[in-house]
Amino acid sequence: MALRERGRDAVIVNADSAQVYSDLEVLSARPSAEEMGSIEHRLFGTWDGAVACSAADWAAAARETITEAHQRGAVPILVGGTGLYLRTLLDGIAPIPEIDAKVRNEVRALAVADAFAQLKQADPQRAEKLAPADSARIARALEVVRSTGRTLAEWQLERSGGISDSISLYPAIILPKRDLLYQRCDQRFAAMLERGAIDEVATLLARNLDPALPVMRAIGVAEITGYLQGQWSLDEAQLRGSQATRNYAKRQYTWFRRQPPVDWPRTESFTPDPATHFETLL
RNA sequence: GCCCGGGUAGCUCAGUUGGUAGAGCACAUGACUGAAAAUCAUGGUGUCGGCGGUUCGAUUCCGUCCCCGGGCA
Repeated sequence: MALRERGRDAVIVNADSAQVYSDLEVLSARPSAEEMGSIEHRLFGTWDGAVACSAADWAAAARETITEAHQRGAVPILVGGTGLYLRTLLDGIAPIPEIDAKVRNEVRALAVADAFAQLKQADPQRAEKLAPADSARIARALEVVRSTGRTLAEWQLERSGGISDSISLYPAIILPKRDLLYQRCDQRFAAMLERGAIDEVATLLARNLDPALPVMRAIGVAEITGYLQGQWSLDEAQLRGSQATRNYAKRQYTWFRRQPPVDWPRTESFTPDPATHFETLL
């Protein structure tokens, strides 16, 4: 559309950790075919829900997509709200090898308290920095020492794969007013229910995937599952889904307000004017 | 009208054998190095329904009134 008329092609590259899964079209608010129009979109619905996409997996794919776009003179536009994904792409990440599947399963089967106790032995330095209830980080730290024989801190002395030094970045962070943000969250989840989110979850459940997989943890899956299994009403599912969306939006807001460099421009507008931010690129 | 059960944080509730009260959720703020739409941290003054009484002291006991729910008429 407007982007096209300027002369250079744009490629929209997804940077959202839920929109990467093909199973989550409605529930991740993935753009529809009409919305995509003739603009090229990449990394939307690319992963099958049975496969977990890590920050490093996504960053590698994004790097490739961006390189390819540059080679043909197109302008890649990263869109999405997963801060860790963007950070990994731009700044790189510690080159930790793949974790042994057996180690991973064992670690994740532990109760947090046990995992924390074991981490104190295996990597006291990391344990010191973590809250005893921080299950995700405790499990990660533990599986890294166990599987690689080196601690997280040792690995993190090095970072690789970042592209920020080799590209020109024009960032724009959207930080809407809180009341408007929450209104949008409510509208968004209601719209998902109208557009087939219930069928989508029913189809997903029929796959019988591991409940720990990222697809299964997307906002709305648990809330709608409760409705489908008769645990609560549709109204209740909607309330819970709206609430979960708001909670997530706040976490995302805090990340983008605090984590990126201070010189990245912030705006309150939900729909920043492309001319302001991208005119020079296209 | 009578009987029973309730009225405590924005919501759902716990509790105080009388010394003015606490959980979960919400909300706010923050952290964030490989499943991040994940995971976690910090933050609790509220006429303890109103009014009176007893008491050194009442949210707690007594009386009375109001409101909600259920039952009986």
